[in-house]
Amino acid sequence: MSQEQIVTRFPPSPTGYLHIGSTRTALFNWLFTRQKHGKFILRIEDTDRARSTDDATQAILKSMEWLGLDWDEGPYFQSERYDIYNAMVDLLLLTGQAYHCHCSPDELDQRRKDAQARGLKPKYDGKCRDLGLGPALGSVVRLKAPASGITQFHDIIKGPIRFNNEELDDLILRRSDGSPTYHLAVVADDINLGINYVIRGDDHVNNTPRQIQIYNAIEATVPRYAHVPMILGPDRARLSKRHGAMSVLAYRDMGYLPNALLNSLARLGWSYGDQERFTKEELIEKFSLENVGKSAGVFNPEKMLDLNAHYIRESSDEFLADKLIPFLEQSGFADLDKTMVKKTVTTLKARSKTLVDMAEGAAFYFQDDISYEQKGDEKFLKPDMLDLFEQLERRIEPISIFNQMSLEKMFASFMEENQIKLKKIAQPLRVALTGKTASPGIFELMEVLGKDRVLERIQKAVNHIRKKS
RNA sequence: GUCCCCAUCGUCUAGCCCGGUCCAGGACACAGGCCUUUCACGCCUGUAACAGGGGUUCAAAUCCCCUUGGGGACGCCA
Repeated sequence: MSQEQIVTRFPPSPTGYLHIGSTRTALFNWLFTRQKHGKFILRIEDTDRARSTDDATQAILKSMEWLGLDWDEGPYFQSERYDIYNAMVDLLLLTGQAYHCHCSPDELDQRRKDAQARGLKPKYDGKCRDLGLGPALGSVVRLKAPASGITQFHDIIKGPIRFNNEELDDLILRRSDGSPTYHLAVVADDINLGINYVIRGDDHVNNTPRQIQIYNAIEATVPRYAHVPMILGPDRARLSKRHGAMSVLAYRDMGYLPNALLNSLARLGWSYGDQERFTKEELIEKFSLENVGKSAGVFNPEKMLDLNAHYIRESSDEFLADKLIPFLEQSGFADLDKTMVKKTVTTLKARSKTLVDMAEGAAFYFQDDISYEQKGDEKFLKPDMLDLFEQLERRIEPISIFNQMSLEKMFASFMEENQIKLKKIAQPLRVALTGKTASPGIFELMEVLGKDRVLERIQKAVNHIRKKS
């Protein structure tokens, strides 16, 4: 049997960066489409020329690319498709489904305020609806919407939703400057591109009946709708810039892995039993609009951080080294040897929640001259360590195979001879080698650092202690 | 204000459609413990929720109604 191919779209407007909310909408569209082997279209809604920027467009494309949300068609730019919109408005005008309205913005504003003051819905009162006016300077084109009856649809996520047509008014289709409005452009494009599933944010529920009225006016097939719940800030208010770093690219810069973001976003509003972690392939396989919840949710950054830490631990050293290098370079380290970076990754994986963490944790490996944390310096680099450090130098000197195993062996006899526990020497040595009191295991770190640097740093600590006392 | 949508631990959620197996399960966070050369990882344990009120029923987190609370929309923005 031949089934209609599913066609979806993601239509961001380039008036700002791609944030968590729109990204999740894009993700849901993408997952749904990939699962159904459909076609996913990217469309840039830039009809608001004043607020749209090329930078924003680039940031959106870059974000999608970083997340691996690829599209099959587009990007289409609405600013380049005015012919399509004009044709539809003209058709509507021709068939008497639309009319010219001469009311000025000031008048409308005033009447809206009056209506609201009287406790009425601030909608257009239909003044020009039956006047049979022609086009004029400053006039707009409005849809002649049904004055009574109901407009309803079955939302895949929310179920049946209905509106009384009395609640809706004659929305503007074409502005006085000739440009199409959002509603008209969306419907014209969705029809033109063959979109049959519209998956978008909850905030569009109220727009849906208006758009359905346009579909009805030109007798086009209405798509299936799925309205996904909004994402709220911690204060339960709509997500906005004031809630912190919302740009997807900002998360990239904070050292998050794309999968952590994707997984985290997928689980906000959607669930699959008790499962928390999903690979991209699993998401495609298991995602379903039916399992998307109905209520708005608060984005939980801590959970995403945990997920990120998890993905870091699970990733290969090779993969992480590639990802880490740019962060190290940003910290000022140049000419990095990837083999060396990979070794440091091995020791840092379990203790890094982000790539930024990891770069910070790795710094001591690459610095030519480390500095001591004050606390560690005071507590551990004391005169009573001088003898032990010097003994260590003498014992390290002759080691030819400088690795964890040989070091552990050497330390065992060293501790026995001096009648001390590892504890006694480990922390001071850690400060001497890394400058810090927290670091990877002492033996693994020594191996990665290499014999020369270890000796050099112990000597530096010895000199430092002498100078202090 | 009017209309639309929603309501389980602090947060994300399972369970709700098809009432009993739920004195409500998982995850993050938090607290305690174990492991341990530090920090982590890992493992174990704990704190913590069916918004309120009415119905229906032998039985309601699950069905119905109301209230309250939250969100959204009401633009020549998208």
